[in-house]
Amino acid sequence: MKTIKEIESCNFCIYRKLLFEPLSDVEYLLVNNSRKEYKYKRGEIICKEGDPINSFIYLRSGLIKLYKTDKTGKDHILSINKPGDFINLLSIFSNSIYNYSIAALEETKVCDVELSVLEEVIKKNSSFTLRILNRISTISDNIIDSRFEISQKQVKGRIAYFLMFLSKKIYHSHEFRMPVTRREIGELISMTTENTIRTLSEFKKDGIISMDNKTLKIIDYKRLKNISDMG
Amino acid sequence: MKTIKEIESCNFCIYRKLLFEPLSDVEYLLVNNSRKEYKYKRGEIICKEGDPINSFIYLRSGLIKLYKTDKTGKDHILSINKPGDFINLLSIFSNSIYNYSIAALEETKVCDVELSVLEEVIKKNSSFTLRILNRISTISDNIIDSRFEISQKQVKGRIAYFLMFLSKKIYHSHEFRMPVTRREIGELISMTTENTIRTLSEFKKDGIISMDNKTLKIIDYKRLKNISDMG
DNA sequence: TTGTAGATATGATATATATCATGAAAATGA
DNA sequence: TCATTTTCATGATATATATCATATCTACAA
Repeated sequence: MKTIKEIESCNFCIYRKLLFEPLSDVEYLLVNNSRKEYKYKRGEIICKEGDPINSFIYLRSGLIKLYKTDKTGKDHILSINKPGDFINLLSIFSNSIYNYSIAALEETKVCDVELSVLEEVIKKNSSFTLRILNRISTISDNIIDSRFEISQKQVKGRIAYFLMFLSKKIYHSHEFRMPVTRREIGELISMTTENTIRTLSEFKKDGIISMDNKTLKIIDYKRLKNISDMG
Repeated sequence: MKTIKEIESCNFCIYRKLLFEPLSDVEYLLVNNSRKEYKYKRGEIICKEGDPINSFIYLRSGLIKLYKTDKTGKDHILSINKPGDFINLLSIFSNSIYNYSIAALEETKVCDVELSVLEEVIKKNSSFTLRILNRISTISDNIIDSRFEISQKQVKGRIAYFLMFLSKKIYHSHEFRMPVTRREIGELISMTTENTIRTLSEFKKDGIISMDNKTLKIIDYKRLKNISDMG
């Protein structure tokens, strides 16, 4: 993790509009003065299950995974999030410690605002609070929904669902660089690494996708969607 | 569903302390004037996936299940909740419609406060709002946590986990009347009805539990806990 | 450059769980 | 009350997925 010295202007940041729009100039200055920026490389842990929650953090750029580690040491990924998703809002008001970990999947920039400052603003500005309420609900809704979807499908359906997720929600393209390992895919869709690899190979053999090193291309989108929908 | 005419006094209600304590007399009156009470019998649906969310509802007494129905018509239970859990806070701020259903598992009384009134109070009273934030986070944290736990165990561990949940979180006793059918247990722990029945029979045969009609008694608590922990 | 750890790959086998079938018991409703 | 539906129960079989084993490929550090 690296602290970024020259803090970028907020005026160009999507969060300015997405979340902080209802703030008055004074309130905004308050947030901005407490604000720190950090940069993480792929694999670096942004926060760890059990750590105290001292600040409200949000992604400026990059990609992260939200995961929990079980007693055998195996990781289970709850969700993959992009800028625009508020990664630690989830436990921020129910717990004083994280009950999941967050790690960077690629070079990721993060903004950090002290929790006390956030609470101060919440107390003052109710329309900001309503936005926070909305964001919290949305994150958890999304996690619950996607776990629900995944739990009903079997391997092929799960892999297809995940590829569709990357294509539609993250990269907005049929071709992208796979941001996670096969093992991580398995940790997300609750399958073993071997089965994940096997299924991807099968999709390739069947001409549904092509894989060249880390680059994945969806060739037969319709068929992939069908596999995802049918389970 | 039955509308209750003589509305019970709030002074004896646990919610008065749990959630509404920070309200001023005026604010409290506002909530209370909008408040309606409903009574549901076992099996009755309190709200249905897709219904518009018009009010904030909370359990006064009884037990409910929160569930989603998949495209094949099969239900999947997300959680079982008791008074003190806020059942529809989850989507209240992220969606205008429910994305899950709620049904009564036993005779259940519910209070209903118009959403517009809730928002009005949120705008006025920030310490009330912080409570709401806390409750929302807690519900979703609990759902995510329990799904996480269940997904790692296999049948026996899941059943044991569920029995421990009923014993510890709902009835605070080693003996209770089973509030759900075997089928519903299966819908909650993501198992078939047959396997659920089989496993419960096995627990009985092994002297871990006893079952007499609907009454379930945990005989060997230590062993049950061990099965739940070991998965 | 070479060595090593991790990622990808694929086959054989084991196993947990689903599915199908059938019947008894209990609950529900007319 | 009886009839019908639902729940509970248990066995046999099928199947999806995990596990184990082994090999190649890739990335990265010494």
